[in-house]
Amino acid sequence: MLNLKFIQENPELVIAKLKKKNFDASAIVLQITSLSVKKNEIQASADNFKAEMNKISKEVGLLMREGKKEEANAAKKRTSELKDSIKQLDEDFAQIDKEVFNLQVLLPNLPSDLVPEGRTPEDNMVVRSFGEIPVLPENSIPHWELAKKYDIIDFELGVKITGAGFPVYKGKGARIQRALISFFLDEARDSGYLEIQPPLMVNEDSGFGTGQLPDKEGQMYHATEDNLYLIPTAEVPVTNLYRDVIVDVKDLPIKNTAYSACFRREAGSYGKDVRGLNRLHQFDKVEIVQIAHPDNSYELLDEMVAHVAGLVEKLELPYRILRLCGGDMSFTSALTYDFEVFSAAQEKWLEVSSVSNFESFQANRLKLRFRDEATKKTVLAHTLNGSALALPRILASILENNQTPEGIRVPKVLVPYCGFEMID
RNA sequence: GGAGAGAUGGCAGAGUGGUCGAACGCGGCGGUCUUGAAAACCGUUGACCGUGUGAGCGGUCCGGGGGUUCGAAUCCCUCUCUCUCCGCCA
Repeated sequence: MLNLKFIQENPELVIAKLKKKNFDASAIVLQITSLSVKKNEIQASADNFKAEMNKISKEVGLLMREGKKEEANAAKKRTSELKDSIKQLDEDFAQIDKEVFNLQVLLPNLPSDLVPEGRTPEDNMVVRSFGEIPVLPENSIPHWELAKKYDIIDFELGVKITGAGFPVYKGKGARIQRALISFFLDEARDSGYLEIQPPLMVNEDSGFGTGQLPDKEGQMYHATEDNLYLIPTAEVPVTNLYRDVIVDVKDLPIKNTAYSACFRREAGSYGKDVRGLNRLHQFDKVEIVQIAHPDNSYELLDEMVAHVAGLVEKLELPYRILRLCGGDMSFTSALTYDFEVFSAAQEKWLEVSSVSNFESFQANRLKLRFRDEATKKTVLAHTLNGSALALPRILASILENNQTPEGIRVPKVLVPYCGFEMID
């Protein structure tokens, strides 16, 4: 959520910047600024009436104590009129305040100046490519067939007990999942992240805090009986740890990591994109989250990108890093780098990580602040997060890229975690 | 699931209709003392909105919402949440 004062003071800038996200904000911004003027006028007169009311109440109290009942009753007479005015003004204020808020949440985050122009994924900017695209042996097959061949992932069994998009991992399939999780968490810890094990369900306030609610309500599984949501990513609980908190500036940056299962309804997805491990309703992911000082949040974003790059390189997977264009960015992000690994048998790039700086967009919803040492005022912190990493597509490309006639070779770095070198 | 208790500032915890935004304590910050630190002592210490160049001024907030009253942390209604005991149970 953009800061209201900022919108009021920089309406043209907001409109201009959101153009890059292909979002025409002019009507909303205009409404917000004109409603805000009205809102302030209402508050000014309501505050005046309230001040008068408070004064009278105090006087009545004093007169009563002195036993001057007549005078007290005379003073009371003025109040009923004031009360009505106050009530009316408070109602008007609440109404207009809500209108402003409802408009405010419609505005996406402003893209950073680094964000390239563009509308579609084709317009994303490749900022780095790494590794050779492997040449696969004859008769190589996509990961869903490999999974069946070596009996490590059973998609049909998942359909039976739950539904499509809920695979069952078996034997070495289950073990390599566990290995990847441990590997990612250890790497994060080595980079200074504190490991968190968060709840997998969150309440409405948390959903709002990180921006899933109200707009993306349909993408989360909702346990209506208790009004809780299954998390789509550990970003939600881990970032919400700091909701309504004024953190100590000395503690910044705060670096947390968490493994969690992630649940996504993926309403609207279809076709070859959902084949095998490409898109699931439940998957595993290790997330990294930072709470940062605005002065260095972009340096920290680069640091996070470097961390993720290190992971993919250690797994010996060819990858590229994209800087997302305005049209392909999420609602809440100011700058996003996507990581894609090459899936050799499918012959396509698969997104395995998304690393973003949200600047103060989430923090404004979360009321996550720190106190500026010079001015002594509270300032919104910056929040950042990234997948480090999401498992399914990583596993898909490991399976496909490392297939040999003898079986699937496990990346060296994972062998100590797995306890085996080949899936065969 | 049954019964009861409770929700107050960063924490702990008073306050049951009128100078209460809220005592005391802890913590934090500043100072005295000290070579330095600790201890001790003194002082200070909530958030948000509006307004003003600023000092300031005004307003709101004692879990959420509503009500009674000239006046509510305090009384009434309602919702939510937490804790304790019993039952069930990984």
